[in-house]
Amino acid sequence: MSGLPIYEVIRRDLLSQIRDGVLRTGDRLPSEPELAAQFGVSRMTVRQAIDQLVIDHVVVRRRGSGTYVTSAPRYRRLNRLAPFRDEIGVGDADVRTEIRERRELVAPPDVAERLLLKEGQKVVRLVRLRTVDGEPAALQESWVPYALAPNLAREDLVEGSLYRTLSERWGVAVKWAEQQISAAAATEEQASLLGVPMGGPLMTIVRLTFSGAESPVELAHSWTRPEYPLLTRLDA
Amino acid sequence: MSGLPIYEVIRRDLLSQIRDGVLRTGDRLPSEPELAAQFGVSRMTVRQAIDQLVIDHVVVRRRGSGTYVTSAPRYRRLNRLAPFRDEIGVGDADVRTEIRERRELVAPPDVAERLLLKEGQKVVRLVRLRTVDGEPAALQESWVPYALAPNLAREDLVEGSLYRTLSERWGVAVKWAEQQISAAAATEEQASLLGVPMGGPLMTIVRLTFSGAESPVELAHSWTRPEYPLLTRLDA
DNA sequence: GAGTGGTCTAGACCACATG
DNA sequence: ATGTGGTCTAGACCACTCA
Repeated sequence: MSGLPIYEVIRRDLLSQIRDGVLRTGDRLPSEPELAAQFGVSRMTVRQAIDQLVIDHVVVRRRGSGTYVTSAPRYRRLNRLAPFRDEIGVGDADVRTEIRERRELVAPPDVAERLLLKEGQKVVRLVRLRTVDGEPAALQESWVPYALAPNLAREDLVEGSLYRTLSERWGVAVKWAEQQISAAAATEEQASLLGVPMGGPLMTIVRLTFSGAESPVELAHSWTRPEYPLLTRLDA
Repeated sequence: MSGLPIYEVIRRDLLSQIRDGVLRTGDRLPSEPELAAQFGVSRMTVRQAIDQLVIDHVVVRRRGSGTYVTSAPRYRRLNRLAPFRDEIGVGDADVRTEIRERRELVAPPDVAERLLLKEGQKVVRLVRLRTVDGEPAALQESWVPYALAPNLAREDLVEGSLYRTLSERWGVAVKWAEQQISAAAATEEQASLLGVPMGGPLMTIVRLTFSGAESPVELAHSWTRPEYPLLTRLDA
């Protein structure tokens, strides 16, 4: 059963009403006092639920008017860690993962440093090629501390997802990440794997993922074809 | 004076204490009841102030322990609209703006569409080259509806900043933006302006900036040298 | 066990948008 | 004029951390 705070229950209820089409784009939510009455809670608790939806841009508040369901679902899942399928924004296309390499090795110095490992400690290196409808879309190289997921190099991934695997097999939940986004020219190997001309432009991301406040879980480099831009939303 | 809500005053006070080094990285803030007493407000109001600092990753809360100043100032200003200097993350380097073009014209169809303009309506096109310590770093092409800022093509920008100019001259405050980030090969013109090889990789951003909920203020394309990566932070 | 943040209540007054 | 969200109060109990 629950254990969930009430505002979280309310948040999920509202979210599922939106996802299920009970509340549609542009619709006004019931007013805060109204929701408070419906759920039998105080208005501050309702506000707490709505606060979360506002942070995720699912709804917007308009003072004096009401709270409305946001128009653009494509901007909802951004600035958040998300499964590759959502990140690349291809909707219901056929997304597959092809593992090109998976092995244990002693961490190279630069990798060890960013993962806060000591010299000589091992890591698992994982290289995945992601395809969309059969066409290569992105290449991902991940480094995970061996101590965190000892059998990672010998086990299959849960649905191609490293984060799901870490969570379900080793109870390591990813909490946040920092990213550096840039561009680079495709190397010969990248070009052939991704089906782009050698020297052609690729989006690059270097990501360091954390579980707790200070413990890195994964260092990842990725190269993505430029026709899959990253969508972001910025607030003032 | 003010008109500012109390929690905003408290937020700014705490922020300036952190910026000024009164509260340093890793320090614990006074407890919420303590702050409430200091500022003579209720605890919920203090929490509202701290909520904002948490969203911006300036502090973290630890249940049962306290609220602490975050370690990494470099991840604070992200996922937010920020001046070019902050966005490119060069600290106190010498950032300059060179205007390469500034003129009024009838909006091209694709620009008109994204700015929600009718056929035949005018826009101001602004092309800026940004340099860091004298070296070219980024090229920015902006399209602004003529009706929004009639004299933009004939007036100087406030410190090279389009957003500051729009705000100070025409009272148009930028509220949020959506971005598409990708990569592209430098054209011959871009290559010569940015000092990179023709065909070399550049980070590209297409940004649509809004003032109110539905009114676009600017469509911008930018090309940035890859040695200035974009920093982002993602939450789970 | 004392202190912290997490949650929640049942009110209140205000500024603002809309009919 | 009415209803909306924005702000704020003065409490309360809880789960958790840490000495």
